Amino acid sequence: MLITRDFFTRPTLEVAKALLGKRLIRIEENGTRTSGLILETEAYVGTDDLGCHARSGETKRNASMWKDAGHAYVYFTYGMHFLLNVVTEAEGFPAAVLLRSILPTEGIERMRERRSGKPDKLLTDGPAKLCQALDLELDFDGVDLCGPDSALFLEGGVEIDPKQIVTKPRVGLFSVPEPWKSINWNYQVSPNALKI
DNA sequence: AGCACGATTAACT
DNA sequence: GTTAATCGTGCTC
Repeated sequence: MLITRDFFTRPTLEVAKALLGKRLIRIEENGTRTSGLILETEAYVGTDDLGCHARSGETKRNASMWKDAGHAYVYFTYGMHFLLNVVTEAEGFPAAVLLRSILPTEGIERMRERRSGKPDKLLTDGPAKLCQALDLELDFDGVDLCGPDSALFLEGGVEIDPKQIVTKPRVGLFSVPEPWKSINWNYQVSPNALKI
């Protein structure tokens, strides 16, 4: 089932938690599918959040954060990496959920190719790694993830017991002032939850 | 115009 | 554990 816009038009922390276990799907022009279950997310909320790119106002780079919920915000960082976010909340309010890790479920061969033969465990266990595995670059910035023909979208995946969700401070915010640096807006599926 | 640094990763000691 | 890679952005001069 395609996840529709109303799912994303909610408080960002709620969406960040609800995205755990959902399926992220990428369909290439030749029809090849690659997908995975979301294991880790992070919330970035508004201009007051000093860890959020929206803190300095709207620019060409971060403009997608102001879009209506359910669009992608993809940006380039560290001179070499792309990171994928899902825009949340009302249009005009800049907020998004960063997808930090997925569990590959489809197209693993294709991911291995794009990740230059890295061990399976390392294919999509980081925000820039999953973008590389799914071939997501700047051309996906601003695309609607809720459209019927989108090359990138989300579906219902597996149910995650709220007890299996671990919260931590967001990663990589070294020079961000408190409380934003330490606030627990990183959400992860406990490693135990998906072991069969 | 110059500079410090980033929502990271991979390679190396 | 440490560090190079690599460049756009935002802040200071």
